[in-house]
Order: sequence, then C-alpha cells, then structure tokens
Amino acid sequence: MSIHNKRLTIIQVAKAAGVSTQTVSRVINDRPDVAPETRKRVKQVIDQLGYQPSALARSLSQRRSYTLGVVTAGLKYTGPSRTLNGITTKAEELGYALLLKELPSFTTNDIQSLIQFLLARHIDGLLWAVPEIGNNRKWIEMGVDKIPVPIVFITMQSRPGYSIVSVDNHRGGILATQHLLDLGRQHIGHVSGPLEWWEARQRKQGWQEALHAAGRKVTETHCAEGNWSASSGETAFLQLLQSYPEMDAVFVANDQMALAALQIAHRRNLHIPKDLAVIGFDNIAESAYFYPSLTTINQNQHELGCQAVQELVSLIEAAHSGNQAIEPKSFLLAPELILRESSVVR
Amino acid sequence: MSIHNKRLTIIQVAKAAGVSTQTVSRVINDRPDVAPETRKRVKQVIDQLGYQPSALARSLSQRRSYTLGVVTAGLKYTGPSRTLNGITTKAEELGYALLLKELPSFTTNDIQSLIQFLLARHIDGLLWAVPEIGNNRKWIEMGVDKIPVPIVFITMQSRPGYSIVSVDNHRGGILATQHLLDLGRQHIGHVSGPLEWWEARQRKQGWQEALHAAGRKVTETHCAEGNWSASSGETAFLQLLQSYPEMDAVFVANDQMALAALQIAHRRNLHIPKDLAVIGFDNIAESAYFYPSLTTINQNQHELGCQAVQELVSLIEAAHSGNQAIEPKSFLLAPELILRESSVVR
DNA sequence: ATCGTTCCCGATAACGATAACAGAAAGCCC
DNA sequence: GGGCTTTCTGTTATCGTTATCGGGAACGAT
Repeated sequence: MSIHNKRLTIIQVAKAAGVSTQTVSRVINDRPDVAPETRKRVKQVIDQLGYQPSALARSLSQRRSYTLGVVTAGLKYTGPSRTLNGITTKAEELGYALLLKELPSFTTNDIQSLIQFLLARHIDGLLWAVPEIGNNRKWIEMGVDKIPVPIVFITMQSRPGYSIVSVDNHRGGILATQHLLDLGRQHIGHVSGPLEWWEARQRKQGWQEALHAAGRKVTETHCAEGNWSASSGETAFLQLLQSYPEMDAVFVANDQMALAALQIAHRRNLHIPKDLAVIGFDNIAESAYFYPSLTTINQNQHELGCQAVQELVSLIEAAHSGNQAIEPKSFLLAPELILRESSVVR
Repeated sequence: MSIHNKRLTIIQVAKAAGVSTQTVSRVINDRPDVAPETRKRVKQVIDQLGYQPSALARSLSQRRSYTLGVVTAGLKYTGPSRTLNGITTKAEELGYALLLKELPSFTTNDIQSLIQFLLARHIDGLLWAVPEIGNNRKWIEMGVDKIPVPIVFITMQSRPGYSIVSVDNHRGGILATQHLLDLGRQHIGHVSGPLEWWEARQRKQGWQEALHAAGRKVTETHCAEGNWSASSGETAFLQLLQSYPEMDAVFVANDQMALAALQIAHRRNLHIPKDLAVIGFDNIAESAYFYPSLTTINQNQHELGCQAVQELVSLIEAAHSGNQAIEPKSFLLAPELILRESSVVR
C-alpha cells in the first residue's frame, strides 16, 4: 500500500538480464534486431520480476499516448451513456485508453480550458460526444484549427471538413410519420424535443416533410414543444390535445415524453391505439413494457460510439503513418421502426 | 492540424523570458522565491506564447498524475451511469482527471491486466465502481496489497480494511416492506434481483426481516427471482402470482421489473393499488410517469459516485502529505421512500 | 585482403517537466 | 567590517522510456 514503493524500471530489468536498456526496450516492443536467445532471456527476467513498462514515460518519449480525450454531457440520461458504452468497447478493442470529461451542462461554452486540460495530457485525438444545441458549436469556428489532434464529433449538423457521426434523425422522423400515415391516420400531431437541439429539429422536420409529401397540411397548432423530460411531455401533450382536438395519432420525439402521453391517455380514458396511435423515439429498454407497449424508432447509440472511435483512430493512425492525412468523413446511422401495441390495433 | 506541430515547452518560455526553466516552473506552480517583477514578466511571456505545461511530463517528474482510474461495468444501464455522473462531477471539482475502463461484463474476472494497464499510466488511485456479484471480488484476496495506490470500492459487502461506499440496500428493503405493512397489506411478496448480486440479497433480506419483525411467515413461494430486466420481471411476477395467489402487495427489487408487473396487472385487470400494491426500487426518472405512477425507493447514485471520489482523494492526499495513512472507511448511504399511486389507494 | 552486408547491441540524447542543491546578492545585527 | 540570514536564481540530476546513431562481429563476394 505504501506510496514509496519504488517502481520497477527498465534499468533494473536491463541489469538483471545483463543487457542495455535499449535491448530490453526492443524486446518489450517486439522489434527485430535482438538475438533469439537474448530475447528469451530478457523475457524471462521480465516475467520473473513482474516488470510492466510505464505507459507514461513511453508516451513522453514516443510523443504518442494511445489515449483519447472523450467529452460528454448528461451521463445521467440513457442516450449519452449508451454512446459512452460503445466508445469504451471500441477503444478497448483498439487498445486506446480514455480520458473522460463530462460537461456540467449540455450548453457549456467554456471549452478552451477543457481542451487545454486534455491536450496537456497529450491525448492523441478528441471525441466530442456532446449533442449540438443552440450555439454550443460556436467554439469550432474560432480555433479548432489550433487543436493539434484529430477530432470526431458525435451528433451534430454536417459541416464540411469535419468528421461527424450521427443518427439520421431526419430519416427517423419520416419513418415514424410515414408509419402513422400508413395506418391510415388522418390527423398526425407531434410533440417535439426542445428545438434548440439539432436532433429535435431534424425529427420535427422529418414529420413535416412526410406530411407534406402525403399532401397534408401542417400548422403550428399540430405541434408542441417539450424538453425531453416526461414532465415536459405531459405539458406539451395536454397543450396539443387542446390545440389539435381532432388528432388521431401523435409522433412524440422521445420515449420518456411518450410515456407521459400514455399516462394522460389512461387518465382521460383515451384508448390507445384505437383513439390515438402513439409512436416514440429512442427505443429505451423500458418502452417494450409500457402499457400499451410503445411503438418507437430505434437508434443504435452504442454503434454511434463505436463508429466514432473507429473513425478517430483511423485519423490518428493515418496522421502517424506519415501518409497524407485522410479526408474527414461523415456518417449517418439509419434508425429503424419498432412496431408495438401503441400504434397497431389488433 | 498537423501532428508535427512542435509542442511549446518550458525551455522556450524560459528563453523568451530570459530566465532558467526552474524559475518558469516556480512561476507556473505558484511557488514563493520568485521576485514579483520576474514573476510578472514570466507570466506575461506565458500568456503571450499561450504556453501550457505538459501534465504528462509533470506526472513523470513529480511521481504524481492527479489521475484516478475508474473501473465500471454496464454503462448502458442507468445505475452505473448515474454513479459515473457523480464521479465525473466530484473529480472535476477536486481537479483530478479520470481514466475510464468498462468491463465487458459485470463478472469479468480477468482483473490483472486491467489493473496493470491503469498502473502503467501512473494513476494515483483506483475507483472500483463495479457491483459485487458472485465471486467477482475473488481477486481482492489474492493481491490487492500489491497494488501501490489507494482503492475505493463502490457497492460491495463490508470488508474490514477496505474503503467502501454503498447504498444501504438492506435498509431499503426494510423501508419498502414496512411501507406495505403500514398500509395494512397482509400478503407481501417479493420479486428479487439475481441473488448472485449482493444488492439483490440485501434487498431481499430487508424484506424478510421486516416481515419477521411484524410476525409474518415468509416462505420461498412468496418470492421469485428476476435478473433486473423487465422481461425477467414479467416471468418472475407471473410465477409469483401462481405460487402466492393471496398476495395483495409486492416489493419488486427494481423499477424495470416493477414496470413489467404493472403491465401484466393491466392485462389481467388487476387493479393497482386496490388489488395489489406495488413498490419498486431505484426511482428511475420514468417511474413517476408509469401508469399508475410507481411508489419506489430512491437511491442517490450520483451521491454514491461523489462520496467515493471524495474518499479516494482523501486517501491519496493523506498518503502524499506524509502523515500517517488514514484508516479506510466505509459509507452507507440512506435510501428513501418515494410515495406514489401504485401503493396508495386514494 | 578488402569491401560490403547483415545481424546484434550499446551509448547518448531526447521527451518535458520538477527535485535538490548550491550560490550570488542584499539586508541586518552587533 | 564580519558573520548571519533572507531572498532570489541557476545548475545538475532525475522521472522511465524510446529515437538515433554508431560500431563490432560474422559472413560472403570480389
């Protein structure tokens, strides 16, 4: 337990094996130019002493840390943490460590010191896993170019020259609305997320476009805005019931708000899906056990994290291999419709 | 964007300011023994060049990284991620960085290489935020003492000599059951979590003890085991309805499984809470919007993370300040009863 | 015999900071 | 003025590794 346990270093291994530290280093890193016999002997000594090279010293000397900086926000919500789950999985697989920072809020704009903090620790790349909201991307225009490592963004509007991984929320909005149209519903309302959020706008736009494409009129009274929370969903849904009384189907922008809608429907003896079809978004684990079970749009947030790490590491390795830097790419993951009882009349 | 941007070092600052690197170092670290004028000049140069000291180099030379290793598992579930949320918050506050590792499963037992990985990066302390399950603590007995940094465990059985932070699940089980007793219920069943889990056992034991204390008989037919998932809750609850038909109240070991119970009750036209009172555990965000809203036991997992970091940092600082090492402490956080419709007949 | 290669291995200098020590200048006291 | 402390600063060694270079031995080719 003592802090003063001297760390076992390469020097002691070298002495014990009767070679130079350089030779030990070559053995550790599996490099050629070591006689088979010497290699074996050194390996034995390493095993025997239980020597573990210092990744820290190595980072300094190699100018490469095999560490990614991950910036996230709202870990207490399921979305960000499912993404983080994907990130840890892929990083483990590729042999990278993660330095984690969580913003105090989604819209924190004091980014400078945070990035300095990560750069001071010599991260090889930066993963910006915070959704785009309002102008919380302002900092990009003023000075990303000063950041000396590759960056991948998760969940933001496409911008030329940046690597971005997102779920196709717009497509998700269309999928949801089209499903309600296919059911023959005539009056399809929408409870949106906070429209400051890019994702919320995309979903709403999908709803609008699908309706337009079907020749339906869309007015602001067909729509109400929540803030993702169930409680806000309650308020927004009540408002919508008033402003759009003929509504016979509703696309709710996330499952939590949809849950609140279900609760109100129960209290008002509105039968779901007969009187009102409901579709959510996210496919949280609980939604299959709502009553009635919730039709929703699944977004694979785990995969989101995986792909982002994969892309970031590609950028890093390319830059290091000395080949000309590869172009930033954007990825849009396809969401999928999950059919359940809240939309299908049996 | 280029990787080959040479990093700005203390040497360049020293040259520009016309002093030695040592003096610059003293200014950076706010140490005395620098003339006010010199200090000012050096600070100016630092600002002007935008110099940022390398935390990596500093870690090496100070033998201290201000970095904590965090090992977690199951980030896709709300519990672990809410705890992680607390961890990031407190670590930020105390100025420590976090190196994050997620186990591929809760019961991964290949711990050796994981810990080596973290130690190679010179963490100052280790936060083991994985719940105790089966014998996934076996590794402690064989070699924690070889780990040269302080460790704090989150959610495990009390063991003398270790620092542990947990929610008092046993107390929670009692609270829940006592509430049902207070309501005058006669036949109180229990859907437990997987009994491999320490937490599940504690909750169940609380249920048993509260019933015993009230002079009730408890048999194995009054209880069924799930695995925390809603789907397992469905199975377990159905089984319990059969084996304990006179049941008029049920304590379900987490909210997801309770949700499944609510769904089945609806399908069978069992009225909740009139026919059956239901209480969950966890107080997930959605539970207030279940239908009916769910009475549950709140556990403050955010606080769990905060306290664990606080304790770990205390241990680290104590060890570094050279005072005699402080004793490991255990913390039990009190859960609280959240009253909602699923138990209270209006 | 000379020259190149290939195969091993070690010495030295980075990487970017701080620790530990040492020394110069200034002030104070008697 | 001599000795002492205080204040400030620089020099050197160190943290634990790898990059770079260079050199000796062994071998075959000319």
